[in-house]
Amino acid sequence: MDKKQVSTILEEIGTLLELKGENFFKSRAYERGGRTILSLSEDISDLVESGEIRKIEGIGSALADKITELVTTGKLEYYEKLKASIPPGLVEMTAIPGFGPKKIKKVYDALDIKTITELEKACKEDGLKELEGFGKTTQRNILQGIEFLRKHKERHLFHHALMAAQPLLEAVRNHPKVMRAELAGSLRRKKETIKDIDIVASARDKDVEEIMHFFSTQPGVKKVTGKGPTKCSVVLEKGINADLRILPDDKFAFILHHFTGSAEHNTAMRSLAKKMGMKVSEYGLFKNEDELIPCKDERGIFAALGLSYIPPELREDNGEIEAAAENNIPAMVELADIKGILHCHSTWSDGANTLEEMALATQEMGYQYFGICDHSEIVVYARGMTPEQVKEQHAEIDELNKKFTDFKILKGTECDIINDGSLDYPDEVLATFDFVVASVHTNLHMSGDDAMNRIIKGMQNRYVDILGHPTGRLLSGRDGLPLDMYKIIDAAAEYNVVIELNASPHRFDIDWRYCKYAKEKGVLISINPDAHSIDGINDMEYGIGIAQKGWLERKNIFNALSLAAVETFFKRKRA
DNA sequence: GCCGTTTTCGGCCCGACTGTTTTCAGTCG
Repeated sequence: MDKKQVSTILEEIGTLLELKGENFFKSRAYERGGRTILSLSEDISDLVESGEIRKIEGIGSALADKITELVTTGKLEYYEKLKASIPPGLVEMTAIPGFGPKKIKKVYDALDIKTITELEKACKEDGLKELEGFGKTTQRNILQGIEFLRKHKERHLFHHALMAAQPLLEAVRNHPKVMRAELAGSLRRKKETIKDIDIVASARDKDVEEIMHFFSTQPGVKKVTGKGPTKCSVVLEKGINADLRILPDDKFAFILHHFTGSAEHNTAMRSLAKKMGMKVSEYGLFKNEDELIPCKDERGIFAALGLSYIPPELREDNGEIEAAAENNIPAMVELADIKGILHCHSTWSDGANTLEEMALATQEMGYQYFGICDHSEIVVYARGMTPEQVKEQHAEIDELNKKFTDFKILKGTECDIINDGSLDYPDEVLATFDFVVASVHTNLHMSGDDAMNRIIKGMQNRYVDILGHPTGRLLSGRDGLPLDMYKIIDAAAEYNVVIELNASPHRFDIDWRYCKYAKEKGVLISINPDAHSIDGINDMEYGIGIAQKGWLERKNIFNALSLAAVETFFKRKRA
């Protein structure tokens, strides 16, 4: 059992305990433990075996025993019993906004309501009114919450949210009475999916109302859902909620930090402040109860707490506070570090632009090389290429390359790893390419073991240079293969395979949560746009954001290497 | 359940909002 699974179970135990009405701090200890496990860089089995697991902050003897049982046996009796004692519908109810564990427990205990459907029926029949603390409004809110949940269960893709947010931010920023304005929330942290848009701004008190009105009448605003002295909430036509918060400029750093989050990062920051005899909130950093420590920007807040600056991408309570305390925040990779573009498609398979158009566009953007990777034969729906077509394409590439100086098209393929782990082209065809990206597009509902064997066998082929979008997931609604990514990374290290970070906002695969581990194992990550058109090459920027979230530096990125260096890698790999 | 240069017991992050109440519990970010 890997870190991710252990972590998920611990967090679920936390939720279940809350629903049981257990001590809040006990349930929080499990939730915290789950997050801690996920953020560890060491191998979980090693930690269990050596007993080091007990020395980790937040893991005491009870959690250590349970983690040990999970890792060594793959099961946990305590969890199984706990889960069996609580109807699964109650866990689902925790997603209803405004309806938390205490209320869920009350409704379950008093009325034996076990599912969202039963809850909905009871509210419609005014059946909760005799319970203490439940009135007409609460019932109406629950019904609205259920409706909201059904409509909005999907989060928004990063690029969709960003495109909706940018004009709003620009408008607010350009308002003459706005002093400073920034994006906050998960968008600023560059998370792969976004729940709502947060914008924070500063202005004089007397101008706030005017700015709020300006914000709520922007094009694209469909409905105003809330307006208070510091906050205005709207729903955009695309169905995304957007909040604007405004405070005086001396509070700007504090609201920006607070509303950037994450919630977990903020909790850890407040905990640290408290240990140092201070207090931090969206209204300021205070010592001696209520003495404000002025901070003109976020850097000042971190500095006052003895921390170096933590970029928003890292604020996930994933070790960033400890690193900042030791002045160890890495210099993350930037778009300017990238030397070449690998894994793109052309009209030879399912791309929209010709090979020449794609290559010229890449050259114009200032890159040294362009690796074309059209689909292999089995992906029929994407017009996968026959070996005969591959030969023709290679002839075209040879002709085009004669025209370039200081730029080269590399002959690549996105070759499918089929069900049994073999590749879609035989070795003698693979040998004709400069490099091979191997990935999965079919049969993504395999069991864990079969999926693992498929990918690892694929990586063992000496012609495979890069494992493309490892799980095959789509963020808008397909889970992809259930892989133990830690083991995949171990295998990549063993077989000297680069792992792709697919920069398409529909994929972002490998997930950023595993990048730190890859970094430690010395596995290089290639940030690839998987572009199906010239415009798709710009997805690189999104991929860079995800790489930053994964703590990756230039030296961890394969395509930050020069043309000569990547060609040497490819040649040595197959020799 | 975790943890300890105030503590091995008694704390554990902060503030706003809401709905239900006459002072507060529950929820959220």
